[in-house]
Amino acid sequence: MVQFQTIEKPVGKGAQTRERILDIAETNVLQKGFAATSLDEIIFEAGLTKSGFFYHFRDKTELARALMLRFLDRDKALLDDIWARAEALSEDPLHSFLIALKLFADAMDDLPTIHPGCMVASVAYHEQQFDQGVRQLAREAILAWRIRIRAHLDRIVGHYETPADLDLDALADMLSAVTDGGIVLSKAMGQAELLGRQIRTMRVLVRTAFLGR
Amino acid sequence: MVQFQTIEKPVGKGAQTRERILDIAETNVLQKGFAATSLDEIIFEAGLTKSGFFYHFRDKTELARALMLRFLDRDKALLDDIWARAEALSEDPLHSFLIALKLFADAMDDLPTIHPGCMVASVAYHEQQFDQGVRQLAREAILAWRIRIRAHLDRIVGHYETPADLDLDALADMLSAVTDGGIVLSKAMGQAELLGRQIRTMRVLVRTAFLGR
DNA sequence: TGTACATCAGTGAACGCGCGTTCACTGATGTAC
DNA sequence: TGTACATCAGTGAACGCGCGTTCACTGATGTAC
Repeated sequence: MVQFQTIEKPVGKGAQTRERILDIAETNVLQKGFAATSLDEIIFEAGLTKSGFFYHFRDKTELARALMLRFLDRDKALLDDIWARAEALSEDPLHSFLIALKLFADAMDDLPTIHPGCMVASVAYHEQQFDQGVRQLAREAILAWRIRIRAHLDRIVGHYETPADLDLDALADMLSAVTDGGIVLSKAMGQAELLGRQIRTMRVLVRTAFLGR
Repeated sequence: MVQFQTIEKPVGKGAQTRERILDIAETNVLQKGFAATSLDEIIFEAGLTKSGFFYHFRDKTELARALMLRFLDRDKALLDDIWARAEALSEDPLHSFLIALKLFADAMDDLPTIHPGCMVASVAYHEQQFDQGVRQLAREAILAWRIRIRAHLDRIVGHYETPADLDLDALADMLSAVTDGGIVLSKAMGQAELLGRQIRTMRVLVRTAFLGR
């Protein structure tokens, strides 16, 4: 549910402008929602004219779709990166999972400002402003996390004693939930560190669930 | 972070209309955000004219303030109710806490539809659309939960062995985070039960943190 | 190498619609004497 | 009990501004022959 990673920068003048528009739009949408973000602001910040914007995007809806697609790419890249590093650091499934949670928490801390927010949460809170396709993309982002983490949890359960009433799919979803909720917490309180602390606390709870105190 | 409880209905024609406006506005704001909710829609649904609305609220900002104030009242009433019932059912601080989490999860399940969302999360995602006062109210809602739950956790820590690296303030905040995140999950996936499952999963994790498997 | 044409990446002006807000007015109910 | 006035809970019409969108046009770069 996070999107701050920089994938390779596009080349070509048009592609660069398009990316600049998306950067500005993302910041604004995460801060104030899609409806409250006017094209005028985006255009002004991008140093364009209105019709320059419409050269790159046929209408505001296409901007939303592009925003969500880009988010999904970055989200997946972050997930891949953290999980690869975690698996490299330990062969034990529980320990590599705990390492992944730590890496993820650290990544959240390293952001210079308060985490700008999550596109999925933003879409969830503005459902009917987006078309069917964008909402479907948000669902895919959540499912991608669930599937990957659930697979990891299954390996842990094979090696460690597990509380009988632990709902593994819900636990897999919990990283999304704690992240989105932690972002809300950080934004509302104006304290950037709250997000990382939420993820670390979840890590402690997961550890004790499988290892005991 | 929840606001579905019905406090006593106000009497008097004006107060009733005002409350009807707030009900409609709340539904709309939680569904699509404050900026995307037009006064025209609210007015139409309420069966009023535009100037009828402005008789009750000087401007749109005052509507936001009133929405948030009402939310805080209901939120506090729910918290009071659940905690009172939980404390009545067990004298042990850990068990009454686990009961409170269960009651809370059940309350979320009992909602006829997907939980409409949380005013605090909505404000967090639309910061600069609200004035200083409304953002302060959102902060107070989070603090109220933190303080109450933290006090309860302190009593548990006095009676039970506790993981040394458990961050108690973060754990207290976690109920807010998991609730807000669970709402996002439920809304995005279109599955009402995900919210309750998140809270129940948190309950299992808290139990194992203090009791072991 | 020069010319013709196509595509790229925009500009500038105009559009109509919906939004939040204002203002003068009104009919029903409540209160004082 | 009747009258005068005040307050409550609105109505109806008009306002100006900003928004997303369209359209005809343009100068720079790329490509074919």
